[in-house]
Amino acid sequence: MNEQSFILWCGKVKHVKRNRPKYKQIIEAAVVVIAENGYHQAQISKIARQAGVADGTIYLYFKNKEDVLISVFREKMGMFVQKINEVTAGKKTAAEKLLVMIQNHFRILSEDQYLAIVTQLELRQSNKALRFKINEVLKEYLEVIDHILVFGKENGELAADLDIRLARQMIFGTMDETATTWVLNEHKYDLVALAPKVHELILYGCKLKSSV
Amino acid sequence: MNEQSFILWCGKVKHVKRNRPKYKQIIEAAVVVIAENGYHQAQISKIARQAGVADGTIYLYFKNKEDVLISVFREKMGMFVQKINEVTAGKKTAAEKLLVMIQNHFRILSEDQYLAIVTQLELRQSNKALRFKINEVLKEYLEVIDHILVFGKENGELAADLDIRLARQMIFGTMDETATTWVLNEHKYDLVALAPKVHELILYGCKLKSSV
Amino acid sequence: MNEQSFILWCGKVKHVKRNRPKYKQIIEAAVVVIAENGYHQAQISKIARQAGVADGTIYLYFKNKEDVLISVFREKMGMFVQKINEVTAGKKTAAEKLLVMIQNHFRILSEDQYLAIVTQLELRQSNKALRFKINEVLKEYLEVIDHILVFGKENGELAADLDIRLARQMIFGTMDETATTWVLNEHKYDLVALAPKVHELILYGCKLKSSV
Amino acid sequence: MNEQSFILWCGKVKHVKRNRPKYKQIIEAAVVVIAENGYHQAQISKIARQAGVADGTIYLYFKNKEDVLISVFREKMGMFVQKINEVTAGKKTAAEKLLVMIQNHFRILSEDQYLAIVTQLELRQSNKALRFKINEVLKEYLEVIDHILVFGKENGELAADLDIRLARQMIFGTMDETATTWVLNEHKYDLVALAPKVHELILYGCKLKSSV
DNA sequence: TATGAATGAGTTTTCATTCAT
DNA sequence: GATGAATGAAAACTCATTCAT
Repeated sequence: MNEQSFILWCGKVKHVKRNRPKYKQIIEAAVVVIAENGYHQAQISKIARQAGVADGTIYLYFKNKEDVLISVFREKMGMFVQKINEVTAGKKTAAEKLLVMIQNHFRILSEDQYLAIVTQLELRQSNKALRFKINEVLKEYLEVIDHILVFGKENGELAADLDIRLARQMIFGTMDETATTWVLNEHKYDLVALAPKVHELILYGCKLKSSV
Repeated sequence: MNEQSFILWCGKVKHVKRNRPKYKQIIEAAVVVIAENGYHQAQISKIARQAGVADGTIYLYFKNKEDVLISVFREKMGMFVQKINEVTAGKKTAAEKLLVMIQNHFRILSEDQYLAIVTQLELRQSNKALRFKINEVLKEYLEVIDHILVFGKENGELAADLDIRLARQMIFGTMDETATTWVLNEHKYDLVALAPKVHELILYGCKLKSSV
Repeated sequence: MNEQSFILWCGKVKHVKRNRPKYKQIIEAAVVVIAENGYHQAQISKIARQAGVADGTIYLYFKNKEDVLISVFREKMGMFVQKINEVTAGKKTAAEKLLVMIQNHFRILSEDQYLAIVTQLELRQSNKALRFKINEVLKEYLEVIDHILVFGKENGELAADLDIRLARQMIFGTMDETATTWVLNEHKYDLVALAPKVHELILYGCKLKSSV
Repeated sequence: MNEQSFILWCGKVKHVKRNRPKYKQIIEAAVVVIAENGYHQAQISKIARQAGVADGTIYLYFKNKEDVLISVFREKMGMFVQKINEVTAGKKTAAEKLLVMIQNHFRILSEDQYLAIVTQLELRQSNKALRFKINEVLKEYLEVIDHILVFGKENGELAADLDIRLARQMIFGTMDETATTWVLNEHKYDLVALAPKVHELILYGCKLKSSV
């Protein structure tokens, strides 16, 4: 087997594995186990039992435990990015795009509270190496925000001197902190209902009156 | 000894350990070890060696390993809160208070890069129990922000309809995300220099032009 | 599967570990290690090495170290009770039953000197919790003695006013003290040969002459 | 200093130490701490605190922890032997001597329930080396029993063919087992009241009727 | 493919003892 | 004599991963 066909073969195998039923079965089991037991109590044996497979079977679909956890994040975050891309594409202004982004970000977490616990609390307990890989996945999301901001600047909607990176950090930081606080408060209030006010804060800040 | 002096005496005993030189020595050693090795590789034996004491000595000053880690956070965050309180007290407007808060938040992290790594990355890998305790310490800081926002609303500087909790989440989320990104970028740029722009973002948001 | 077969199946699962070869292998290794090194020097790693398995394997068969030690006692004492029940059943009088009981008690210890050291000396160094559980196992043995005494009283062989509990304490206390002294004397003499005299002491005491 | 005067000096020091108030203070503290916390939880620091001295002070009076524990046993058992010797000396027959011995053995334990717990349960958890030394102290007591039995044989009161060693094992084993059972039953009944029946069992055994 | 029994490395914490004051 | 702060050795248990079936 030459190098190229090896790569093709790997790619094929990888692709095939991700579409086989047990792959998704294990991913979903991992989300449940992590949400119910916490990151540090999510042993491979528990995930296997939840997925209804043997421990060893997990190693037919994933390289190791870290690979399972990254895959959980990749699959779920992929869904996030896809959804956000979809809903923002349908809007004409940056302001509208940002609003539906915030709304949908909050809605996805509200609708899958296991996912909310896993992304906002549990996966952050992972070690530096894992979190580095998680950050790479996150970049795709951050780029979606960047695109909206550039779009807003280009059409004159947003300030020409807006620092894209800092603005993106404010937007993501605010959404993330808001979501985390909501999870820590055990989902006691309606997260989606906060979207308009968060949107306003992002667009106008704390509205220093003298500046108007 | 009357009752009052007895209580005073007890209070003194309670705090005497925290004032003995080895207490601070161990705290500082823990910061270095965690920053250099990562949270999960910060064994008690490494901290003891770094502090120049025997393993057992740590247990004369701390109940257990978790107590060491919480104390690291409590001591350092206490310093944060004290410093921020000091510098904001000297300012007359909420806008000025927020600016010096952001500047000093960033400055403390810039001046102790070990501390920056520990608070922005490593301590977040702790388990739920430890993070719960860390959150309690964090509350003090969040209250400082709340006080500034209330002050700004009361003197008419900030919008009367400003949602304090959300605004605080935006402010803390933005500073935190900005600091974390800076640490992940290995301190490649000047964090303190970003303070004015972060301040502007917080006060005026992304400055949607149509709103002006 | 109906309810009954489910229960049978569960029962089987429950006991299946005890019947697998490694279970007995570990029990026997524990007896050897405790006898040769003493209770406090019987580390799990030594027992594993003696049994020819990995440390972790012990935890597939036993909940923890205490479980290993209790199981050693349960398995060995079970053998005791079964043997004593067997040999006493074949005898017609209480006197004969007591004699074969004493003989077999001493014989079992004589034939497995590791077991003798473990039961007479080492397991008594265990902590209160473990000794409480050991006592529960011991109760079965004490009940065998009680049955013989009741049998003897009912057929008129033994004094009608005999206090069963005290008599049982005398019998067990005497056998136990005799066996312990023999172990402390490093098995220098023939323990089984003492059985007739112990039997006589139990039946007639020190034979105060004036009482005849 | 020559060898002899060194020995004399040591002897003197030893003697002097045993009579100094802190020596007894530490012994009594050890009994309390062992009874209340159990053998394995009786740390030197707890004994020191109970005795009202510093940890280091214990090492001025005792060689090491084992020495403290042996001394506890020696002092208390010495009291036992002295008392038993006293009360048996006043009796004319072996039967009477045995009765008062049993009565006083049980009485001493009844009157100091801490001591009962320590001698019947806790000190038996000690390791082989310590128990070997405890056995040496015990020998004095066993010799008292032997003397009574020899006395009884010599004056024709007891059977001429009585095996002294076995009889002593029966007597001590019976008393010990009875006392231990009583402690395990949490002193629910009157131990001293059992003395006459224990005495009877020892003298006449289970009274096999056919033998009369 | 799938299984699951077996492996074995790695770390916190306790506490008897010492010794400078 | 008395103190008590400091020492440092020692062991149970977990769980990701493998591999014979």
